[in-house]
Amino acid sequence: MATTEGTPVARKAARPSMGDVARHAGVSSQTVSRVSNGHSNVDAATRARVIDSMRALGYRPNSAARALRSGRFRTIGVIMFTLRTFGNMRTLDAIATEAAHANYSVMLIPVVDATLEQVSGAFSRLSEQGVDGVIIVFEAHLLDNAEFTLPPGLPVVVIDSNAGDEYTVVDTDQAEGARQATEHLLGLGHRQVWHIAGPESSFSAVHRTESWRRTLKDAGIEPPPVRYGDWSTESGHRHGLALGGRDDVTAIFAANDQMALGAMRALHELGRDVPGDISVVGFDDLEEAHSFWPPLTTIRQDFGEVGRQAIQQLLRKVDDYGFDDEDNRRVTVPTRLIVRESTASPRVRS
Amino acid sequence: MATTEGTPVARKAARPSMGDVARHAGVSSQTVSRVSNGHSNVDAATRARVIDSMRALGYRPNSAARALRSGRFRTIGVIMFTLRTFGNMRTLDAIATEAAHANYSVMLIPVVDATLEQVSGAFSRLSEQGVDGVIIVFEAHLLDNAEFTLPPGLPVVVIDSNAGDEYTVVDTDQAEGARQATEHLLGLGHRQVWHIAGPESSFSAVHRTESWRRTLKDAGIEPPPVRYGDWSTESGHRHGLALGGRDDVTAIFAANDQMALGAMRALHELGRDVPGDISVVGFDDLEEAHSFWPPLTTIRQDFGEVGRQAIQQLLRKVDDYGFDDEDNRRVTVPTRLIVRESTASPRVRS
DNA sequence: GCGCTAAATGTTTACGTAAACATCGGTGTC
DNA sequence: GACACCGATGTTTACGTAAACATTTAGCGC
Repeated sequence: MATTEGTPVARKAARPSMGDVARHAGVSSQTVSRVSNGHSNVDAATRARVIDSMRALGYRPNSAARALRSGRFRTIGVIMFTLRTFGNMRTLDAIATEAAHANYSVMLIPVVDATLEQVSGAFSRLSEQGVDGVIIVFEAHLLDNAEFTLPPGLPVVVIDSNAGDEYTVVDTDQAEGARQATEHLLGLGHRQVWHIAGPESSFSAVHRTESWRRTLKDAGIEPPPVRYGDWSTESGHRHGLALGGRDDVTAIFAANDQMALGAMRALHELGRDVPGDISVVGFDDLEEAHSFWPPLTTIRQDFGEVGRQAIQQLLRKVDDYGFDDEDNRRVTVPTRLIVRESTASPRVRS
Repeated sequence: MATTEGTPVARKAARPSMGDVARHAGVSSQTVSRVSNGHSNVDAATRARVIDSMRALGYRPNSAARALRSGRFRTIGVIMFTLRTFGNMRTLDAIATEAAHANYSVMLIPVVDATLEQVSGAFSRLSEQGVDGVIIVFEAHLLDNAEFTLPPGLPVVVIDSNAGDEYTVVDTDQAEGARQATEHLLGLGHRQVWHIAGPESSFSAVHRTESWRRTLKDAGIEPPPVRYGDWSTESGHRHGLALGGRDDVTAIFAANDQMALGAMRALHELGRDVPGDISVVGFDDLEEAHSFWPPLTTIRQDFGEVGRQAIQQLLRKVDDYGFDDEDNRRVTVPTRLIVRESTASPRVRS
């Protein structure tokens, strides 16, 4: 039968290579390479001819061959613990956008849970896939664990952690944000500020808590016990119920907007007025925060700037490769207090 | 000076190649390749020796060389219009996780805005970086535009659109969700359901709107004019103010949770009780929706399942490559009504 | 023990690119 | 006018892997 011999059914036409373009344009493949990489030492007429041939043949450089030859992938890896937080999503967005500007692609490596195998798996997958550098977005005390190591010589930037001098770190100025929140409440006349903290395993949470404590102490106030949540609205709700039941509580600083939201729901349920009875400040400035009821006073993080800085720092390292490798910096991105309607001066006690 | 000659400062040790491992283990590099790829025809003792050598030398396969040789990258590209929506983030999370299970990496290509150049840029970046297939998460009417084309022969799965038979499409069952929302409100005794729709440029929005309209008609009710929003809380707020000012409005179905949130804020501002005066239903089931005030009745989308299905469909195509290429399916993921406290039977008119 | 088969392993080659080196005119210098 | 130089282009080679083919060895039937 005719069908059993000859070409397999509709095999895809082989992608044209440099050689094909070179033949079509009547030049050597090296000249095509030079045009492809934008080298200057090609005659204008030749360049035009080569470009025409590329168009005609639909030539696309083969990234694998290019990477094999040049050792550069034009790709950066991003390791994230979760894509489920607003902050990470925004950061990723900024990273991807900024990387695209620099003509880099982003390879996303999720870490489903924070077990060692998972993290190690992410690293090995990373080092097998080709990347020129890595941005790690997670709590970096895991990095201190000696059980796994990053591929040596791979530039790394860490976001959102307190990793030491071994890495370049980019982070929101957690301390400044917590201070702004606390001072805002004190400035309104509150005598005490309660704090719903993030989990102790989170460095950003710890930084916020420490800064809240310090701000109170600097104002001559003895900080009340910290109430630890887990970032969820549910934990905010739980602490909101507890705090709302006491009439010595007039101001709450929650370490993120979700917990602030949960706390406000609890206060509503208890019939307490926000901000009449109790003021609430969040942290993050979620998209929705201005539509919470009441609209939430909060600390805005500039996630976009964090992502941009991370890429810039990383590409600096990638370009300096093998040289200057020890120049690790700490980049801090400022926060901003956004005053809405969940905060007010405390009602004068009758 | 001594430093001007000799080796450059601390040049990174070259990564070991198969040849190095082969020499170390006393076998040929081809045997190393066989071990590396898990082929069966290697003696157990030899395999063990090779694996030891790999460990000893810290061998990692070079993905560029592997891709060059085999034509497979073990990478899939994801093109997204925005990472700023809850749904896309969740979908991306699921895609990345599922891909990792199948030992694929995910290359993220953001499209900053929906201009043709942007989209074309994303495609060309994609075809230059090596990917075995693509998942496109955006409104696919752009795909109908002839100005750009996907690299021919590249398997594609489209999420969240009504692309035609040329692509495999995975999507939430928008129609079912809108019907569930509308029927829930009718079932509570409301005589009319108003709709705050998503933008007309969004297919999922259009599907929800159409299904809402059909459900009302099927119940013998003439649908009121559609109020178009843009997914933002702000637009929900605007329509909420308008609808809340009329006393013939008792039930609102918003096409996403953000708009529902905005609408509820408007109703609060107008002094209308939710759900006493007006019931509100959203769509998506945001993480925070159960902590809105009141907790929001909404339609839960299973973004995780959408992502999983997309990967499965795509990998099926990748594996079938060049064969069976025309087998495009439409996979629909069911929704679920989550009843909370923003809906109730209408108050009996006095 | 001969020839056969199959399993284990080795050898050769090509994938597409870009660096390194080679060549070839033309130009300016003395 | 001989020579050095430079810019444009061509030629050769190596990157690390895996497919295709070649070789060796052991086991087995008769």
